[in-house]
Amino acid sequence: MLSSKTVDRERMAQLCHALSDETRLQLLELLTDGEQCVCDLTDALKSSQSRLSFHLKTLKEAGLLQDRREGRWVYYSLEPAALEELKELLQSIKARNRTAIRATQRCD
Amino acid sequence: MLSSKTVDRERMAQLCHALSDETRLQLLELLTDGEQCVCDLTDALKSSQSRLSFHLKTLKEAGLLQDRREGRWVYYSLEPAALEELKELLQSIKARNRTAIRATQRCD
DNA sequence: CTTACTTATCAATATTTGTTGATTTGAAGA
DNA sequence: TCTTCAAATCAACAAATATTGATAAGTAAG
Repeated sequence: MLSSKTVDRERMAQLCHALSDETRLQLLELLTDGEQCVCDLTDALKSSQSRLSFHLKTLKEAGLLQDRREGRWVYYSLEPAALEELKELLQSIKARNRTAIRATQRCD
Repeated sequence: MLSSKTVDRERMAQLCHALSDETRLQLLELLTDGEQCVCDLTDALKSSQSRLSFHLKTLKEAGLLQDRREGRWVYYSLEPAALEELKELLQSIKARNRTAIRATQRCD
């Protein structure tokens, strides 16, 4: 059996990994202005298509983005629930900390 | 001049990178019970000293942990302000998103 | 059907990150 | 001082991630 703590940890690592790269954070920032197609994003970041495709995939697999095809174009947009999810995971660490017995242990 | 957005992005990437590894998340969880020395952590995680030393350093450099030497031992503890900082960075992305003009652009 | 256009995928390579075992540093006690 | 113990650092290696350029897949239009 896999404890829920383990699952949370795995999920948290996945979310944080997706957010640990400056290019990906820039993509998220651009998408806060609303959904955009890949060609707009490559223009904005002056970056190659395949490179952004890779990062967009990483963000999408972490649940941070949605995509939608419309004709030739694929539009990406934020999935704000994932940011909320991370906030809650952070909160759960903080909450644990607040209630922890702060017994200062010694090793001697 | 470096925009504050760039700085935030760098900082956010650093924090998220530190939190993107399951071993490091486990260390944080252990430390929610209060400060612990490295030997306790190696016992708990059944992991080598140099391996944990590496991960503890990563967490400390991201500002997520403090350390304190006491005789032969070094005690690590959480720095909850860093978790709060990340929550705020997340919040700022979400806030931007909420107020964004959601004009659906077309590429044609 | 052919061409052009947008995006995804792939293989090769480069770069970054993590692990291991050995050594070093620093503190305490004999 | 010499020894022991805890932790940090280092060098060598392994594994994971990212980048690049080329190709493939999907769509639309002539």
